[in-house]
Amino acid sequence: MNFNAITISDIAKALNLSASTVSKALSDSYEISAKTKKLVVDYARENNYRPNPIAQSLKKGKSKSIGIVVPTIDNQFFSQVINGIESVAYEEGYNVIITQTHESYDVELLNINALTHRSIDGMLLSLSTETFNVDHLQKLQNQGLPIVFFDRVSDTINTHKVIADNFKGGYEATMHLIESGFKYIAHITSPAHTSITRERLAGYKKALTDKGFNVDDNYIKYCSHGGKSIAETKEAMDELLALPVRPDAIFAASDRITTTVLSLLHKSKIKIPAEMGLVGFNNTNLAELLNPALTAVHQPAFEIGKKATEMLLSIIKSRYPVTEFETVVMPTELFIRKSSVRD
Amino acid sequence: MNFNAITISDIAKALNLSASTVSKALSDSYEISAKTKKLVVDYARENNYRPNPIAQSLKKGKSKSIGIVVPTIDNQFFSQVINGIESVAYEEGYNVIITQTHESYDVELLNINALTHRSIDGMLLSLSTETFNVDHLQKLQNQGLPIVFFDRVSDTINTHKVIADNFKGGYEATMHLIESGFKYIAHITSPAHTSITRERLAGYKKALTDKGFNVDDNYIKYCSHGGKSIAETKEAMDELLALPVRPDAIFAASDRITTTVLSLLHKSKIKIPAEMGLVGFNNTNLAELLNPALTAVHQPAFEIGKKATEMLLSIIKSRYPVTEFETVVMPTELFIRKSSVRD
DNA sequence: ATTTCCCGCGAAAACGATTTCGTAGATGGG
DNA sequence: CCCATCTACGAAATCGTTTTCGCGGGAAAT
Repeated sequence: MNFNAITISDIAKALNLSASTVSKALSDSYEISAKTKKLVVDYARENNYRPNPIAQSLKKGKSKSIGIVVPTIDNQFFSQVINGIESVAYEEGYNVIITQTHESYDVELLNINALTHRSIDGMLLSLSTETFNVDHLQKLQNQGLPIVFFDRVSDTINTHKVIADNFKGGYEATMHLIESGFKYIAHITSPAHTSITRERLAGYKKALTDKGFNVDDNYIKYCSHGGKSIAETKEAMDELLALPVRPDAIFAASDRITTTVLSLLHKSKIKIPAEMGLVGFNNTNLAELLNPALTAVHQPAFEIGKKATEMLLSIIKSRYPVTEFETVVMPTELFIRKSSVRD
Repeated sequence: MNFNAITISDIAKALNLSASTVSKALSDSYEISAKTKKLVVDYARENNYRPNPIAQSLKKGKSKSIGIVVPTIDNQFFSQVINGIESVAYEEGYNVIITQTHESYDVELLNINALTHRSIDGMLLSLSTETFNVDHLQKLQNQGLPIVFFDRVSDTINTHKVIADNFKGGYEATMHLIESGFKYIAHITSPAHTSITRERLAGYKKALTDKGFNVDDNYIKYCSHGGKSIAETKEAMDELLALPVRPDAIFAASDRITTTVLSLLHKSKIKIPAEMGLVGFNNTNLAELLNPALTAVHQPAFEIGKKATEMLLSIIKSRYPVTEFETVVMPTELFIRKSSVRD
């Protein structure tokens, strides 16, 4: 608990004042004389007084903590997002409670439930791939819990959202593959219902049609858990490789899918980019060092976390109910490296 | 704050009981009759009652949260450790507050201070590379704050500690390089005063002497911030490459140093392992996919986090002061890949 | 029939801070 | 000189829970 524990009433006793006077003096109330204020403030400083945050929370009905719900933190994208979240939250005196869904709807429910019962002032979340239904979140929002989505957002809930420019990312990645001379470009992605999938897929399709290519659904594969298991990615790959006309490039739509695809290609001894071009949505800082160096759409993960937190705090601190919401789209950046460029 | 807010006195009013009776009924006190208990418990369940954790904290003097201090979370080793910490903490109803020092002693002080004032029940930490003095931590421990160290531990503070078998890791890594035919094996590591550096260095030296090699201090380079900046690693590399007899292999002592070294070797067009063998302490799951595949000493990061948390909770939950402390050493594993094996 | 005992429950204090309201004493105006 | 008005502070309630203590009433003991 609070070590260095000196309380308001300790100060009151020491100075022969009442607790209320001390409290008011510390909050610079107009009711207290300058002399008394100085007395109290000086004593408090000398004795390293810090208000007990738990007592304050109880009284004020604010916990000064925000809940985070992400699929997993052991992933460069999300750990960078969390880094951004923390940078803002800590600065503002909030602490964060991080929970992981591991892409499970049930776990997501449990976590959200646990968070609300742990007295949070607001929630930041990125939906799990299994989540279709967001009624529970809608209910929480209706009850007044500030919520901000990032990355995998909900369409139906009206609140602030922060996402990368997934459409543009998908478009540029695909366009780049086409311009590098690849003809049969496959796409491996997360479940069709998630926001990031739809947007990246739309970018992929637009690039193809813009260049006069057909969109062939056989070249689009979905991993129902966003590549959480290697098996689902392997199945997608196997199907692609068994196609009558084998793809000569793959656009992988997420961190984990990308690295798993790379790994599977290694295992199959398929040469990259000679036999198969590869572009991924990926935030690893090791992209340059991979074999081959990986062409990747990079998301401004830190900034996404930062922005989402700023928006959440703005709702939390707002005196009147917030009804005007905004969706911030942050630019992605395509880093072109060897995996997509034939010599 | 707590949404679904129904309180004990709401229940009391609804059932025509007193708050104390309800509280006791819910905690299954012997003072309450079975009939009343059932009445209360049923009503509570039906109305989805959850005790307000903040009120409980205030009353019980326990916050049910633990503080974490790590250099950074944007690092596979630490994010895996945190994953392990969370897996235990969440299970036991604790939430964790994560802070990052970014290898700065001053920030570490600030974070520790903030954490103690935020009412934590215990602290898990891995020291920053800048930290020589741990008086502040000793003071906190003396005041009764349970502390458990992991990874970078303090020698002077007597408490539970969880570390990887750094000596063995260093020994095996070096031994492997020797047995692969490398003759001039350099070591790039963190500052000499940190526990991990000393232990890994000792393993390195022991392997050399066991095989009849001389230990040459010119081949040992320290990065004063553990490789946080590329510059310090580059400086170490440059010095090594300028040596009269250039090393033909490098044993890098940490996650970040390892990947930076790999990157620098790429930039210098030095062939691995032909011109330079490389082994790192590294927890990335991409090791296999790097160019070349990276030989690495892998630490059981998740288990380290798990074990450290279990130990911390055992102190927190102990009724009497704990005076017998233990240092748990977890096995490392050497994964041999291309970067250290000449064809 | 009286005393003793225990069961089952309620009243109240406590955790530490905030906030509303009341009031003693100083000040000012008429 | 008296009443109104401030000024500066204290008492007490409050947030939601836990815990100590006390007590009414019924059962058992004498």
